[in-house]
Amino acid sequence: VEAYIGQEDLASHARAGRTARNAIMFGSPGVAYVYLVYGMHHCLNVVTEAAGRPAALLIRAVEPVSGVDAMRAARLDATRAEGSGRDRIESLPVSRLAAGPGLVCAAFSIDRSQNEIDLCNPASELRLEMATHDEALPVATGPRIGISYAPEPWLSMPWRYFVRTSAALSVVG
DNA sequence: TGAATGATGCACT
DNA sequence: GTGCATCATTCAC
Repeated sequence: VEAYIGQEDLASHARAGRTARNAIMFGSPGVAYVYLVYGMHHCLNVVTEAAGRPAALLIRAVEPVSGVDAMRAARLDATRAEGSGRDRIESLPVSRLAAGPGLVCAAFSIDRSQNEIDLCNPASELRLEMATHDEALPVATGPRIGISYAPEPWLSMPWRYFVRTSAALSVVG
């Protein structure tokens, strides 16, 4: 995940103030902020701060632990590739099924129709749930990915959090 | 109304 | 490591 915090964070969509696209970031926490990036990939964020302070957590990658077949089917459904492109997805290792922010949305069939959804409502089609079990994971931090347009200190802020040992990382930490 | 630009992913070298 | 697909959003006319 990557954290984007406040209008002062010059890597954040909220850097230029409130707009039609990022208005969700200024709203209530626990809500999904889904946007289209590079004209073709969707990215899922969770709004994290109290209303009025724009902040969100970008879900950059997911390590599948169940629902693998459904995720692979969703990846196939999302791609416009044909032939060998589809074969490649068919043979993709489980750890790579959602190893990128755009791939997370493809694997979970998330698009802007899930924007603004309440992730804390158990009745929501897309929601956050408590883990059934917990385990200690080696979490490391580093600079955020794909924000070369941002000036220092934002470019180097260690606001990317990742499980060091995971094979599902979008970019090797 | 138009031009620039991405919180990417994939093929190819 | 380089190049490209592809378009919503933003801001400048």
